[in-house]
Amino acid sequence: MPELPEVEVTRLSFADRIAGATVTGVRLGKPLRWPLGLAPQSLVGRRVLGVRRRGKYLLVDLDDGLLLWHLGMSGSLRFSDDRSPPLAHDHFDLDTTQGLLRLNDPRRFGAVVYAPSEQSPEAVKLLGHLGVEPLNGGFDLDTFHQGLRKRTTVIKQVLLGGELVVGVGNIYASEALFLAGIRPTVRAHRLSRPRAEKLRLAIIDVLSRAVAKGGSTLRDFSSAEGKPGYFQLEARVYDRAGEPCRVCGTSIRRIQQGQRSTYYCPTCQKP
DNA sequence: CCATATACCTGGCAGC
DNA sequence: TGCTGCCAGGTATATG
Repeated sequence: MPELPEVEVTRLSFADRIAGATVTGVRLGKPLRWPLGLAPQSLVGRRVLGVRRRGKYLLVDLDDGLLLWHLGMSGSLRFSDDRSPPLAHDHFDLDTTQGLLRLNDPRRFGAVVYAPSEQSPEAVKLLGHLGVEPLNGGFDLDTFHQGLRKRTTVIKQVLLGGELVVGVGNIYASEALFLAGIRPTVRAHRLSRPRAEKLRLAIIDVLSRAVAKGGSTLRDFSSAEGKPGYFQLEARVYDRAGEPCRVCGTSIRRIQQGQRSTYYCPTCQKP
């Protein structure tokens, strides 16, 4: 589910409502990817200052430390006054004076990790290597192109890696490369500056539009208010293998890269 | 250091 | 129906 747009849509759907709340209880379900890192009950009484996003992580700032939330492949959050008993895949509850923040994650690749501060080893281990945010105005061509020139890996893998720019996952990597007219198999260091610029703009464009559409709901994503996204209806290539390209009519192709599916139009996207 | 493979886990779906 | 195999939005870690 969750690439940058889905994580940002999630954040926007509950950040204002939880800000200022006091933690009243914590419940853990089955183990997630990583342990919380402190005794759950020690969070009780702390105040929630706000919610930020870094790449695909949500940072819930507390008056003492912060919680890093990652949605993995199948996670979604809900924030509401509904305190019904947890369902089978509800694996983390943060109860507060202003609502219950509940993580549902069938595959359990997600995590909630406590860190004393953003500079602490716990936080740096997860966030330290991340590249620039694409939607903050700090995603500049010079740095991006310089980074591409240092990598011989295929461009699709560089985008997924998140060390140059964060937030682009499997859906939006295929979509951005289509918009930029670049084959996913091109080696990063071979991209000219003009093509790097087309790609930079395509990434910003596709991620922004996806946030505006509420993200992509392929099977079960929804915001913390329970609303689905609609960007999947605008996908140009993702999950469209064998269907005609919306621009030129050529059959969309699916290939494997790094054990993941990649989709592209062999006519619109040049080697 | 670099590039690629593996591991984690559950559920949905196509095909038989 | 029920079984099997494949596929799925991520990423730290192991391996070559």
